[in-house]
Amino acid sequence: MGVDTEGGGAAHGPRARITASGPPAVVQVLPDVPAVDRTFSYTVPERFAGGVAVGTRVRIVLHGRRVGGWIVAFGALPIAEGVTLRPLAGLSGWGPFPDVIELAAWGAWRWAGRRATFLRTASPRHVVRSLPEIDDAGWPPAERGAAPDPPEARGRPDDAVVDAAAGEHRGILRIPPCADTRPWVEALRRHDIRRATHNGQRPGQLLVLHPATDGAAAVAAYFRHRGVPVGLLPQEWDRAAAGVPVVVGTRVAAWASLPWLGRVVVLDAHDERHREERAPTWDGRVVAAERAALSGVACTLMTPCPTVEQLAWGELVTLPRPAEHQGWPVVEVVDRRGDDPRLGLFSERVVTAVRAAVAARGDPVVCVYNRTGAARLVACNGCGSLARCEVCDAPVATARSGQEEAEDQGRRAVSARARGEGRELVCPRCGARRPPVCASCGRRQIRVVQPGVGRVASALEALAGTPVVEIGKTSGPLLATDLPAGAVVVGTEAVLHRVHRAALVVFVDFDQELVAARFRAGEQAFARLVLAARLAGSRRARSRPGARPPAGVADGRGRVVVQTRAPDHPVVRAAAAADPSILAQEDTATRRALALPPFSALAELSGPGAGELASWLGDECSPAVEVSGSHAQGRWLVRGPDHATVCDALRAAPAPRAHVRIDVDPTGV
DNA sequence: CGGACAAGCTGA
DNA sequence: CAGCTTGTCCGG
Repeated sequence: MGVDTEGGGAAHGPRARITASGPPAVVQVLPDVPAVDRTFSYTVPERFAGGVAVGTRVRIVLHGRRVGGWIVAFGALPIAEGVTLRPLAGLSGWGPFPDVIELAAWGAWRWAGRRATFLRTASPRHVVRSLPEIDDAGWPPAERGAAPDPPEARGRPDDAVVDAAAGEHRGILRIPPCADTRPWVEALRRHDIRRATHNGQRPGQLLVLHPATDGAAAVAAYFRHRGVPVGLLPQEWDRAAAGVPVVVGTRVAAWASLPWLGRVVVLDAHDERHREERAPTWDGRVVAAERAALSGVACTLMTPCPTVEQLAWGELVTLPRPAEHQGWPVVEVVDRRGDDPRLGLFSERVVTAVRAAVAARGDPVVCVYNRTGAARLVACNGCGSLARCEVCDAPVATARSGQEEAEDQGRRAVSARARGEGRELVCPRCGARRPPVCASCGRRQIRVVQPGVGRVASALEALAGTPVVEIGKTSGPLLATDLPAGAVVVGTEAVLHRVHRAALVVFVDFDQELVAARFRAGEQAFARLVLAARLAGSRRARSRPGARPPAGVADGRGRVVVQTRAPDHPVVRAAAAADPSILAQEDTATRRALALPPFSALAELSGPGAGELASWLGDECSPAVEVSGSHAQGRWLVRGPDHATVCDALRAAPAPRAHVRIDVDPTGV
């Protein structure tokens, strides 16, 4: 076929183009209609001959209507008799490069979705008729020689650690929460440039993913200030496609079209915002790793707290222990097992700390309180320990019948029930049941601990002697600078995303974070501690009075206080010791024992057609996959030994009559 | 997805 | 049996 690559090297050309042997007479087009997940042949009119390539966005007439589409291949496929090919109706502009088209097909398999959904994400937001000019060094001529005036680098990366991380094909660089990651990304880029120059090659493009839009913009700004041409996705799709040396964006950037990819770096790789919530529930981290592997380049994850799945995927590179420890604030654990629950929400230690911080009239005090009202923690009346599951160590709840639920709805709960006496304990995670006996001291007096809802703000106001600002997900954007000195702020974990620095972060009831039945609850709780750590700043910054932290990094005068009845929980121990391995080891063991990811692969089915699909999988794919129907009403969980098995089974299944939502790698299980 | 066409329901 | 709704099929 008359296809060749133009520019670039043999392996990475800007895209397939047509050679002298002529344009294709027929092309395969995938319509931009997700429901129609198949290609159709179209002839190429003479006037379009120069503009067709694999990936080009086109207009076609399909079934009597004009729709968009992508050229996904050249040449004709056998077609049914009597069908005459229609010509392409129009050429719209540049679309995803051929390797991204293949990646979209892989994604459709991996997340049981449709190719068109991924190709939409991979396509430019607006029509791109031509790409900007870029010279051999990756510079748009207009920006060539733009005076780089890089701000002073802070927290200079450790060369040995950079080299170790850069050398891993699948690397996980564990970097403490208060470190500015951007100099580390730059150090990796410099490493790659040195190596390419040494080998007489052109350095590849660096693709950087950040979980949040503002974070991605900050990374782009960092490189721009250093005079490095950047493409910020999705707006600067064309610059990325033209070959600028650094391409930055949120998870959608994982689908960027890049002529010469050199390395992928995923920042805050633990952050669940890398995952798309709507089905198909694709994950930028997984796409990044896959395309790096396909291109034969390295993928580096950077995070303070690698997930169990990530640790199973790649090689962990850590800072020397003292350096990592220095990158955390002081995390103080307040053991509330000995406190009478009637004492209130705040321990004496927290009261003292809040009053001191307010009196200092500096950065705000942030109190995190999760109003997960449905959660019912159970603690021992004797020793105060939180009751945990003997099998999987999750905090357990008291068993309750449907009738009791109904009674509670009618507000006729009896005091004996509130005390939880004599009731069996049931694990919300693995379903194990046991009698209500304290595992620590053997006493039979078990009590339900459920702190007052909505009391936090007023209680806090009373003890701090100052007005308290309540922050929810709905109230407008808030910066630390908008708050008066010595302000006190209370809210759910959303508050951690909204305030940027704090003198003190208090987790009023950290057990609310730990109790969740989801198997990722520990990692999620730890991620919240990481956010809190960033507001407080590192202890290193604290130890150097007068030293200014880099922009966006708190000055390290803060501390994090965690109130808990489970001070021995691995999440709490890991944070207090600034050592994420403590949690990772425990979580890995639990996941292995329960055959949870990464020791299996899961998919959750819901929606009207879910039952039909679930029963087909149960009938036809057992025992390769196991389908549990009673997961919850209208929800089925599919489990297999690995993704290949689960995804193959989902692909083989006939499309159910009614709609099904397929949530591969569900987070709510 | 959404147009085409077939099969089913209603009312005079 | 026209006129309309509902369901199933299929696209080059």
